[in-house]
Amino acid sequence: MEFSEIEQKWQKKWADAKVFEPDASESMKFFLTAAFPYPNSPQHIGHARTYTTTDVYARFMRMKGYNVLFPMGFHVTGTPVLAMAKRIAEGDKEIYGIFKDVYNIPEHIISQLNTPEKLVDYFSREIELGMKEMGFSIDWRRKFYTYDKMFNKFIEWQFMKLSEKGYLKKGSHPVPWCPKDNNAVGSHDTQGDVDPNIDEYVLIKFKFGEYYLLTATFRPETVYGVTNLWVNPAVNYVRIESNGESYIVSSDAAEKLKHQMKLEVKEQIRTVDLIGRSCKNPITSDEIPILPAEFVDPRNGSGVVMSVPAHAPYDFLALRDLKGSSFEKYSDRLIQVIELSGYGKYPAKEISERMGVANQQDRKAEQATEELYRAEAHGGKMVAGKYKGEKALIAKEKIKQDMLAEGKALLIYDIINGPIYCRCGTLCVVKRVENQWFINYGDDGWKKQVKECLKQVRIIPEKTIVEYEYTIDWLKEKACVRASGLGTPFPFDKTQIIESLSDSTIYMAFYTISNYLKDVDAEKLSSEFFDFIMLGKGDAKRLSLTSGIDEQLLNRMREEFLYWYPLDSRHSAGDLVHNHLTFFLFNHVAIFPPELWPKQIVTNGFVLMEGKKMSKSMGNILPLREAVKKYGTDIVRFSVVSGADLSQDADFNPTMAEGIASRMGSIAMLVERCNEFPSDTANVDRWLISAIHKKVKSSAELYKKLELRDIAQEALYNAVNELRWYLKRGGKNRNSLREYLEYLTLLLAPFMPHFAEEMWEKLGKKEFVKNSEFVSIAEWPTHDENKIDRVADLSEELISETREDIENIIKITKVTPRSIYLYCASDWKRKLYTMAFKEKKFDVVMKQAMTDDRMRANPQETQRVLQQFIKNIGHLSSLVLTLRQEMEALEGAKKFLSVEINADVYVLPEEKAEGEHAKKAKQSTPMKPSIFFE
RNA sequence: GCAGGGGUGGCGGAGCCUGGUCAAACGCGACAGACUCAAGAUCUGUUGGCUUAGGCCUGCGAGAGUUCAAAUCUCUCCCCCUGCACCA
Repeated sequence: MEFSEIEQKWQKKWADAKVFEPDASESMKFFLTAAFPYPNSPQHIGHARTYTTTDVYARFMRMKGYNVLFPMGFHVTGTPVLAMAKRIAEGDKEIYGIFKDVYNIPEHIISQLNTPEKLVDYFSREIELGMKEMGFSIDWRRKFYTYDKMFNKFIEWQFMKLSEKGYLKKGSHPVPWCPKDNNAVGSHDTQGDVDPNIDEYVLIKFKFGEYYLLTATFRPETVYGVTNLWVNPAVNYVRIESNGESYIVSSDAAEKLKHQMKLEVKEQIRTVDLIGRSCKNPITSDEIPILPAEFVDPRNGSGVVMSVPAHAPYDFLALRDLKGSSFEKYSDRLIQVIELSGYGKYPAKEISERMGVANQQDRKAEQATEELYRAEAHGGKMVAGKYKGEKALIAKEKIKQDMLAEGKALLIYDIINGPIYCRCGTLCVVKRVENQWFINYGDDGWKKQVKECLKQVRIIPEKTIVEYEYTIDWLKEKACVRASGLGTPFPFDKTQIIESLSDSTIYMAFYTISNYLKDVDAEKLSSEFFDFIMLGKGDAKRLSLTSGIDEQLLNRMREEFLYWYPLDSRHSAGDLVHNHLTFFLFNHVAIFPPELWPKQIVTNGFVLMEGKKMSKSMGNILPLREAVKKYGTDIVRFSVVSGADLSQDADFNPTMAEGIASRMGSIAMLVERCNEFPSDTANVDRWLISAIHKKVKSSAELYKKLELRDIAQEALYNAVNELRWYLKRGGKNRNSLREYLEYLTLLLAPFMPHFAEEMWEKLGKKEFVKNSEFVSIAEWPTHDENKIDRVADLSEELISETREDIENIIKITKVTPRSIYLYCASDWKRKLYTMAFKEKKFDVVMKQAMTDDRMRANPQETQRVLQQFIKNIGHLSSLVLTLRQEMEALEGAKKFLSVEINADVYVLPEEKAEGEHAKKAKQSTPMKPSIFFE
C-alpha cells in the first residue's frame, strides 16, 4: 500500500467536494475547536495529539449526522515570536542549530526569517501544510492571526466588556526585569531559558543613629530572637534616601531597589563605622551589636542580615566563628523564638552540631538551613512575642502585616533562583511596575458564576474537574498587558499590548464570522458591531448606517454566530487547565449569557518519543511533517491518539507504527479478497457477525466519551485478531467477511480517514451498511441486537478453551494421543450449575438440588459436582450452553481441532462413555468437557 | 508548602469506579519451530514457579483490615511524576 498516494488522493477529493466547509444550515450543528498553534517553530508529533483527538471527534460527530465546524487560526500574540526573529537576525547559533538539526530547515531559509512577520508567515504556512497532510477536517476559510486588524477590534471589544463589568483593575506588580532592555523578561528572554522565580522579602528597619539598617528576611517572625546584625566587611555599603528616611544597604542591593522604590544613593558607608556599634530592634527595642560575617551575600536581599542564632544555622555558625576574636563575648547569646518538637531550645545549634558543620563556609550549612527551615515552617510554634502559642507560619504573616502597618518594615521582591541573565547579558532584577493592568479573576461574584458555569460544562476526562475547581478558587489578579510584543494594543492605554493568555479566551466566537470579515474594513468593526453580532444588541439597519457594513451581511453574521455558538467542545492539552481553559470559562461567563457558555472541555496528555519526553536538548523531537512522510498519516494519527488513555501521555515508537501498518495490511488484503470467498456458512460465521455487532454497539459510546484508546484496541487490534481466528477456524463466507469489513471500515474512519476511504472505495457497493460517496460523511452504523449471539460467543469460547486444555494435557503428560474423546456434561449438571451461580452457597443449592429427581437419585454425585462449582464459584458465568448446543459447537469444530492437535476427535455425551472412559467422562462439567486420550 | 496524577509480569500498558470468569487484555521484547543458501519480513507456538490429566503454589509498592473471595474496597506508610502565573 502506498500511503502517500492514498493520502493525497483523498485529501484532494475532500477539498474538491468541500466536505469540511460548513455554513449555518437546518441540520444539527457541532462546533469544536482546539487550542490554536503558536507559529514560532514547526509543529512536532506532540502537537498532533490534541489536533488528532479533535479531528477524530469531529469526524465521528460528522458521521453521526451533525453539521460539524472545526476551524483553525494562529496565535502570534506576545514576545516569543519577536525574541525568535531577533535571535535569527542576530545569527544566534543555538537557534540556527535547532532549526537546522531538529527541523531540517535549510540555512538560507532560516536567515530570511529575521522579522516577526516573515517568521510567522513561514511557520504558520508550515503548520497549515502539516495539518492538511494530517487530513484534519478543518475549515480553512476561517483562518486568522491574532495580530490581524479585525481580530484586534474583537479583542478591544472584549476588554471593553470586561471593563464595563468592572473586571479590569489597575495596580503595581513585580516582574522580572532587564534594566538594559528596559523590559520584562520571560523564560525565553533569559540565558539558558531559565524561568525567573520571584519571592518577597521583608526588610526590617533597625534604627542606627539617624539612619536605619535594612535587614532582609524570609522569616520576620524570628525578629524576636535577633541577637545581632551581620554585615560583610568585604562588601560596599551605601546610605540611600527614600521617603524621607535614610537606610544602609549594600550597594548591590541599592541598585536592585531602585527598580522597586524611589531612592537616592547618598554616600558610601565604611564597614568599620558599623561593626562593633549597636542598633535597635524595632520590635523588642533591644540594643544589639553589629558584627562581621563572611556568609553575607551583598546581592541577596539588602546585604544586611539579622542574626537569629537559635533558629538559623548560618547565624549560629557565624557567631561561633567569632570565638577567639574581639567579639567573642557575643558568641554564645541565643534567644529561642520557636518551639519545635524533636528539638530543644536552640534547633540551629543542635542541627549544626549533629550534622557536624564546621563553619559558615561549610557546604553542610546550606543543608542544615534547608532542613531546619522546613521543619520550623511545618511544625514550629511561637514561644516568644505577641503571637506566642500560634503556629510559626501564621505568626509570620501577622508579624509581617503588623510591621508593614507600623512602618517598621518594607516589602521588596527578589529573584530567588538567581542570578539570572538576560540574553543581552545583563543581570535581571525585579521591577515594580506601576499602573499595571489586571483582569481581576479574584472577584468573588465572578468566581461564583464561573463555578455555576463549571457545573454545566461536561469535563473530559471527568477526573480533571477538581483541577478546574481548584484553579477557579486560586486565581487572583492576572496582569493582562505588557510593554512589548505582538497583539492587540490595550484600549485604555495604547502603549501597552494585551498579553497572550488574555487575548485567547473567547476567540472561538470569532471563527463563526471570521470568513465574512475578510473583505470588511477593520475600522468599521466598532464595539456596536460586536455588540450586535455576539450579544444581539441594537439592530442591523441602524448599525448598517453607522458602520457602513451591508445590512444583509450583518444579519448573516449574526445568524452564523447564533447557529454555531455556544462552543460544543474545546480541546487542548491538559497543562492549560490551570490558565487558558479556566480563563476561557471566566471570560465566557463575563461576556456571554449562560446559554452561550461552553458545553464541553476535553483535555489530553502529551506524546513521548520512545518512552522519553521530547526536548531540544535530548534531540529527540520528531517533526510532524517528517513523521507523516516516514510513517504515513493514518499511522501517525492512530498512534498519537490510541497509545494511551486520553489524560495519559502516549508513546510514539517505530515498532508501534510498524504494528499498525501490518494490521492495516491484513485488513486491506481481506477487503480486496473478500469477494473471492464462497458462501458456505458455519457456526463460526454467527460468531464473527456477533463480534462486529458487539463492536459497533460499544463503539458509539466509546467515541462519545473519547475513549479512543479502547476504540483503537477494538477496531484495529482485536478486529484483526478476530478475523484471524475466523479464518483459522475455517471460516470462509464471503458475506460474513463483507459485513464485518463494511462495518469495520466505518468504525475506523474517524481514526484513519484516508485508509478508510480507500477501503470504502475498494468494497464497492455496500451490502450491509448505507452507502455514500465518502466514508467520511457516511452514516454512523447502528448495530443489530439480534445478531449479537451469546450462544455463538460461548461456543467459540468453548472451542478455544477445550483446545487449550487438550494442549495443556499433552504438554504435561507428554503423551501424543491418536484419538481424543470429548465427553460433554449432562443437562442435570447444567441445571445445577445455574443454581450454583445464582445462590453461591453450598447448603442452599444442595437443598434446592434435592427437589430435582435426577439429582436426588444420585446425591453423592450431585454433591461432588456441586462442590466443584462452589470451589470455582467465581469462574461460573450467567449463561451456559445446553448439552445439545455444546455438542453441536464441538462437532462443528471437530475438523479444526483434529488439524490443530493432529488426532482424531470424537464428541459424545457423558452417558455414552463406556469402560475406562466412563470414570473420566463423569468429571465433565458445563463448558468443560472431559477429555480422554487414546 | 499547596494541588493533581501515579507505583501491576523482561518492558510499555489495561484491569481498580461496579470485588469473583485475573497468572492478569493488547502490544513489544525474548525463546523455539516453519519458510529461506542466509538475514530480514511473515506465519506457528512458548514466555512466574512446580506438576506425566486440564491441577497446585507464589504474585499486582509495603503493612494491616473488611469479605466465603481483594490488583480491585478501607486505613497507615514508603516512593515517583506534573503544575503553581504574567509565560506561550
